[in-house]
Amino acid sequence: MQRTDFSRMACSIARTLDVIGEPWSPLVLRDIWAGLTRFEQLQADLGISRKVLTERLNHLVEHGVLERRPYDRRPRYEYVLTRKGTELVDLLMVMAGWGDRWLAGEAGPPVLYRHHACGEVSAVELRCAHCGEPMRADDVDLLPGPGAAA
Amino acid sequence: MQRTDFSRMACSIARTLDVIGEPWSPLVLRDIWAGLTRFEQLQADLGISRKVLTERLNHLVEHGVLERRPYDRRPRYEYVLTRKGTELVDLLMVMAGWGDRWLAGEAGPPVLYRHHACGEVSAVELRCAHCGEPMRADDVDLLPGPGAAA
DNA sequence: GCAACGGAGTTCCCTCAAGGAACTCGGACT
DNA sequence: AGTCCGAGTTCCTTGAGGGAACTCCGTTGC
Repeated sequence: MQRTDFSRMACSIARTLDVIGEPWSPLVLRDIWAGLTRFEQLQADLGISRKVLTERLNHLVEHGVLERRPYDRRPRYEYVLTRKGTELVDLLMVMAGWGDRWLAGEAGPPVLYRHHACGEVSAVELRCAHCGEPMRADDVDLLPGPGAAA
Repeated sequence: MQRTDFSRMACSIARTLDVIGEPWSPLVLRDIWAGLTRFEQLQADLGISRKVLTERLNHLVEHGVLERRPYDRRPRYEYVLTRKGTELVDLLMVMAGWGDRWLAGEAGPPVLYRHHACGEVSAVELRCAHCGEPMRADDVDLLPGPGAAA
């Protein structure tokens, strides 16, 4: 059965989780995106263990998602998003969108997103890169791709 | 692993992680989406510990992402995506898209997505729900929303 | 009627990672 | 020459994940 084949294959979801699937990693990226780029800022804002924060930052730098960059002649560093990392933040926006729709409750969303192009507070929507129509989970069929494992 | 409780943070990303942030959860959803809906199927495909699989399935059912439904007169159950769960799979498609772009390497993507509307193999793209233009991480400003903590 | 079967968990033990507090290091400022 | 501050590192405790064995319960075969 094809279905079984698909699911056994090497999987881009699993690979992505290898990069940001560990606890805290997405929140670290969120904070860096929001402008908290230094070790002490991240530790204070997240309340994460310093040990784990060190591990996460190293992991993200190793995977090319963050860049560690000195900002002083003293040994002081800040972490900035690479192109690869910025595209991961797209994923965070989709995550935030789902949380806003399903988990925000009475109070409403904690953060709003204003789109530069139109100046409006808005949300992301998933569309097909080919035809531009909405493209959601039930709008697609899965097919084995070239990188499918045997 | 996830020892710190993310659910009370005033952040839709953290709250979403509280639902699917634990290890394995996204892969469980992926498999169920792909049609592996039963305990034994999931366990065999993922190689996950039965104990952890039980925990994850219960957690996802509690959060309304999955529904546990009998499919036999014997005590046999399958897990199906709710509306809430299907919208989470949108997130998985974005995750897969990032993995395809940045991690697939020479071999190319392991899975392709054919869009029902146009019939083409394609990928998701993030657009503004308001103006329809692309909406990526660097195309937005963050503003405090009504649900922001004091 | 009784035994074997198979799916769906449950129990138990072991290991390893997260939490947390204290400690280190090194350049700069006074 | 002493202190400060950012950026980690070390060490101990605790609890979550891995894995194998065990249980439960309707059904089917004899």
